Amino acid sequence: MNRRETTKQETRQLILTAARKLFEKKGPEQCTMRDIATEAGVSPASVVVHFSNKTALLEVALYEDIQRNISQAVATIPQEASLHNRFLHIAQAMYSFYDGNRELYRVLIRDTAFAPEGSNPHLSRQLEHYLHFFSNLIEVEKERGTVRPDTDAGIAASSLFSLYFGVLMELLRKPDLTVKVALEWLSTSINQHLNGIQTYEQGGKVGAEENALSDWFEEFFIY
Amino acid sequence: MNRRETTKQETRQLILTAARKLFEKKGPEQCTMRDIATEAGVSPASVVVHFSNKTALLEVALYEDIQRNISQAVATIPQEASLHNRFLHIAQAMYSFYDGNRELYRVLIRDTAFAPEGSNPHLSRQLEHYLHFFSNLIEVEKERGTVRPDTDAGIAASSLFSLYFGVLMELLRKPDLTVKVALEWLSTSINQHLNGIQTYEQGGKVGAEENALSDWFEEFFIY
DNA sequence: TTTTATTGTTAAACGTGTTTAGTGTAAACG
DNA sequence: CGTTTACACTAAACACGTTTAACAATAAAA
Repeated sequence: MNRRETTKQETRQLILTAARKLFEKKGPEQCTMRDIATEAGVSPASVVVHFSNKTALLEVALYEDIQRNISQAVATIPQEASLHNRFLHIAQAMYSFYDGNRELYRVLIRDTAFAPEGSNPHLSRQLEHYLHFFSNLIEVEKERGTVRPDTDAGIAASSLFSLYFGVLMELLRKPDLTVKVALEWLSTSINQHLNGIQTYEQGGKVGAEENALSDWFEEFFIY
Repeated sequence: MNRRETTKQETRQLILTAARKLFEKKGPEQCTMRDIATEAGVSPASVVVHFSNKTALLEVALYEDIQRNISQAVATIPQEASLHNRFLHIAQAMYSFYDGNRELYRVLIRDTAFAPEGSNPHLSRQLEHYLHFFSNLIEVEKERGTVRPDTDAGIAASSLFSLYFGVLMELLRKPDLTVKVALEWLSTSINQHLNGIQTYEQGGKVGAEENALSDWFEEFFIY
């Protein structure tokens, strides 16, 4: 590596270290780019050269910690547990993690989850990776016979994530909501998705509607 | 009403009209407070006096249109249709509505959905109202016997909303995703939630786990 | 009517994310 | 080794949301 390249990576690290410190200490909205630049001993413009904007800096500064947390949670999944408990194991780890600095992760997720496709390469890749992972979990259960074979595992994984994400939003928005209450909420929600809420009386109807919009509904798209 | 009060309401309307026009035309991020102030014929400071910040202005400028759209969708729910199709009817109306200006509503929902509790009074109230409405729909189905009596209708309504919201996020983030594909996705997702994805072999197990974290899981909270 | 208080409005300024137009130095080249 | 090129870095400026301090006009009080 060049001398130029090495010093470049050094200042990059200086900025990242300063950013992590100040983001966590003062919160991402209270801490300015100038603060970070000063703490890192570089010019504000330099921060923008290395990380194209504040949100990108926030993402890069935090995604490794998040990654580490998910990995550890996945590594400690109780293998013999039910699908429900395995999902909740991950959720518990993540909610507790975010609970350590709700304001920080509220801003990160806000600026990240609604950014147009293509920004947030790091977090997007993580999400995609773990959706795959959950999808595989479900596929395995299909083979084991505990999940119905006609289930679209990809959509099931996305759905479970949506339920997780919905409760996470509440957690990050409402200071009074505890992690425990959030998890109880999510637990019920996941159980509903795994077992359904409708009665089985209709018999064959279950699964018939799945994967196809009703005729009545198709009308909307014929124009 | 005072003369002071009337002129105040007049300028408020001037600002709102200007804001609606420019937000829709140039997009909420491209159009500046100064633009809106100029269009309305007032000073930028005046805009902030009437609407405490840009996001609040965006919310007030748009919530009535949204409200109108939901109301109309709810009013045209096919009464005899299944729970699934009734939900999808609403979703279809809302997705199509947002599809008319994705950028606009992407920014609105981003700045609104993740704001701390208390901001966004208008949209929060709407959401709460319709969650109640859906909750009631489910309660009625419980009485009819198509939904299991042990179902927590409030959580079911929230869950269905989370599924709706998850797909909406994708729609607003990804320009290439069509409303039709989004609705097909949501349709499958909702079907999963209504009917479950697990097999029924476990029999009594269904519902046993519901509303209670497993013993294994309780351990986390004993410290 | 005169005086005082209230308040809708604003010009000017501020804070902060980002851009621009260099500047100097390390690498590449002859 | 001297010259040219590439580029990491920066000072200064810009853009825009928001705040401040003051003004002018109306309402309330005397």
